[in-house]
Amino acid sequence: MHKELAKTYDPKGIEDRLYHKWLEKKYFHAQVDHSKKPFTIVIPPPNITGQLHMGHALDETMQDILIRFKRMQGYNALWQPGTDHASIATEVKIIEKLKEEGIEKEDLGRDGFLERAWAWKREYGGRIVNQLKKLGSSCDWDRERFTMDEGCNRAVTEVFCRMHEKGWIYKGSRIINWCPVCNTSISDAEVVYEEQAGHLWHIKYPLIEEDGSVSTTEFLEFATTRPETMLGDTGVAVNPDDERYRALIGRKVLLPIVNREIPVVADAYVDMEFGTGVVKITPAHDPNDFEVGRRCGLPEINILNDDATVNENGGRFAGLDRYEARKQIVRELDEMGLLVRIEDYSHNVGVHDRCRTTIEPMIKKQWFVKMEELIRPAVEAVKNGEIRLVPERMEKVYFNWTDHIRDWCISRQLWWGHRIPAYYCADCGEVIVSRHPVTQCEKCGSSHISQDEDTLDTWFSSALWPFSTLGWPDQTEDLQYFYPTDVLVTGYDIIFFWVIRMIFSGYEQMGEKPFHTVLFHGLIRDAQGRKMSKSLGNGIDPLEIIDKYGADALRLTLITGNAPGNDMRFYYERVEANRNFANKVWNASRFIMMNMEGKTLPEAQPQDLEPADKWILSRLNTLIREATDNMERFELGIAVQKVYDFIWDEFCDWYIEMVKPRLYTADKEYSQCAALWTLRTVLLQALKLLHPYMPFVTEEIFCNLQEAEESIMVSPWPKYRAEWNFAKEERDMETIKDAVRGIRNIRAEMNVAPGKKAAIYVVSASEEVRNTFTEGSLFLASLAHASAVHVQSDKTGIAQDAVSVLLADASVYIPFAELVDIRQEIERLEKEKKRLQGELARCANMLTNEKFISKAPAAKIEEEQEKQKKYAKLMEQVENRLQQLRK
RNA sequence: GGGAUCUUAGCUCAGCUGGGAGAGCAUCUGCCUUACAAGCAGAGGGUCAUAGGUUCGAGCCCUAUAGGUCCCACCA
Repeated sequence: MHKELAKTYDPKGIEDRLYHKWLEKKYFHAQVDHSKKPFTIVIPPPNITGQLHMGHALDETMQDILIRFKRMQGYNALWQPGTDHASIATEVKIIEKLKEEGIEKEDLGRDGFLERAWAWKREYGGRIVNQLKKLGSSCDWDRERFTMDEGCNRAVTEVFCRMHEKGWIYKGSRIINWCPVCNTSISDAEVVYEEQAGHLWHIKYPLIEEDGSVSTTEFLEFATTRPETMLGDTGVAVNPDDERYRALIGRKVLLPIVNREIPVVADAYVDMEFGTGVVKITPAHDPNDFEVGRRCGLPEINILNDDATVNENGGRFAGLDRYEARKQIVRELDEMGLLVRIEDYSHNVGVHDRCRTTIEPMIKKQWFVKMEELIRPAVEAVKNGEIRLVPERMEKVYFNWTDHIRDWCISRQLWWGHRIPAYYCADCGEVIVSRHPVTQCEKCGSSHISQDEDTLDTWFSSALWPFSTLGWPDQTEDLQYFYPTDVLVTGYDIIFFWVIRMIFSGYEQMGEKPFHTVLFHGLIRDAQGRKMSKSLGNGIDPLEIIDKYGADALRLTLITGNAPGNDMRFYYERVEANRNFANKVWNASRFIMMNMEGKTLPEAQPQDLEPADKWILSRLNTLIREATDNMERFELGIAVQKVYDFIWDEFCDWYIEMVKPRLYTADKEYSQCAALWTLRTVLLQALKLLHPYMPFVTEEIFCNLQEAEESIMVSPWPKYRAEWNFAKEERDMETIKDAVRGIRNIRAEMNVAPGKKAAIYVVSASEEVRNTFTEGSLFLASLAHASAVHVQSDKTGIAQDAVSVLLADASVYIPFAELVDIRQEIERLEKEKKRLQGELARCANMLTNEKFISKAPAAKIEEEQEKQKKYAKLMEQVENRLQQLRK
């Protein structure tokens, strides 16, 4: 009945076919079912502008692993998918596209622009979703959401209004970060700092004498990195404790060029140690100066237009770009003799994380979220363990942010996004925040009402994602059943943007945490350790990798060889190695299927199982327990590494090789049947353990291997079984493996051709050991290239010059026809003796140490004693053998 | 300036609560053995950054130092 399987596993075609099957069968779909426990993950919604990159691939893979694992464990597993409107990123992209057509955003007007934006979303918004599918992501696509769909819009409006009613959202004039290219304010979290080589311009302003004349001898000198901001200077500050300037406080200086008299003020912000201890104050264009200005009552003069050109307050510099104005101002100051010197200076400049434009601090009226109280439950939750961050060290990053939190600027001067639900009355100035469109002023009755032009920060809507996607603000059944969700998987880079904001939003709106665990992963870097970026052109396209090696190989590569939260480098060699593993699994399965061909396979009787069968079952049992434990603890890489090692080393390289002779000889049908049953059983269980990591190849094999169940992804997760625990067989098999390894080792060392076989003699005084070897003699012969295996209690009939493999409880002799160089043999044994002496010394060292005996745990002492016994036995063997050979 | 993290085999990295150093790749040797050459068998290769300390015992815990990476703050 089994299909003819290809010799190498080719994921092409198979992956798409299986994914369609899963979709058709609705395996990904979850709905409320009170007989099952829910397990929920909400996807970090990728931007609709996005193309799948390695970061997504890692993120999605981890989530898919957890979801598939929990689904198999019997949970009602929901992976809630969706996409983010990504206000700035999308708007920028659309503007670019319009530019190609020669259209400016303003030409279209707000409505026209939004029409284009939606069209764009319809065209490209699904691209990333389709790419996620290529990875095998088992999202419930029936529930796909968008941060600007109707439900999310309602949630956003509701939250805005609620928080406004509470007084936690307010509009105020503050200094904000302005991006002159994107033409919008941005939050502090969106500003990144870049070290830039710049200059420090040392400038002096002349003091105004008591009589009102300008001093030609007295100046206040200071330095600035942005000379053009002098146009907006409204003061000069010194430290109140600074003896040098104390007398000048309250006096005035003349602001050159502008010819404005500005006061010398005192503020503790000024560092006496730095420079001259004098700072020019530009309240409208520097956050610190803003604070000083407010404290000292200085006027705020905005000198810049939104595009960072100088405005009318800059007098004759009006219209110039900020950098051009800088040049001219410096030149003029120099000509006036007020430029003291120019110093090279490297400093950090704030740039917009999206477009890398140097941000300009400006005073603007913006909407803010008051953070002080909002953040409290979010801090508490992580402190008391209600929300766990994995790895734990991320807590420090988290608290570092919450401890220094500032109010969140949420308004953006963009069109693509959630428009702020605030309305202004043109007649009486009333501000109305409302859940519904307002057309008439509730105070004066005027109908001259206009809505706030601004939209909200993208993260405002994504902060609500864990509950807005489940139906909130309605109290839906889904919401009650699936909320709080379980695990959030994301990169540590958006902990501030998103994770914290979801947590406080969850507590504030739902009165409950959004998830109990946050699982962080690192960044994927290129082979040189550099960040993958467009500008470097070093990005590796996951889709290309999938195309070439298969999604399974990619998934395994992203998950292994990396500690939680650490960055990882991406190597093609590793993908290749994992592709090879998929092929290995494929071929092991092919082998088993070929051997089952045409056989009906009854459940094996326990008495028919041979030691090798019991050994592999027992090992599988341990694997099931350990891998499951690791996965419960989110140690995904460790878990799959164990499965990998089990399948490749223990199952393929040992067990399959051990049973081959049984499969090829038909004389003992019950034994063959037991072997086949064990092969199939172990493979099926191992495939299940592997399935969350490599969903495609495991499903393909599973379906070929048996017909009872239609999919591995909805089959039950393996359970530890007491009846599969065979401690004795595990020990025995290790002994035989040691013997085989020893024999192979010697043969390799002696350059014995594999085809050249020799009888081997196993000698042991212990009947139990002899039985073990007798039972295993069939495979022992094939694994050790033996023509025959003789098991006996003494050395009768064994040639004196046979090569020996000495074990603790047995010795194996291989008499080769040719004369073996006895001198060489003695040398080998001497080496072994030396090693054993070392081991014995180490044991003795510990065991004769009174402090060790009195302080070490009993189990450890016993372990060492066991080792000592074993080594002593081996030593005895080696010495006896040496004695014989020397005769 | 504050903090995190790393330094383990030639390369890239694992190493869970302290109890005899591991993997993949690379290298070398031998094998097309009827599942797999994307494979099998074997081998070589590490004073676990340095210096102290705690401990019966340290790659793991503590302190300091050096170097790398990153985050936060952003003093003009």
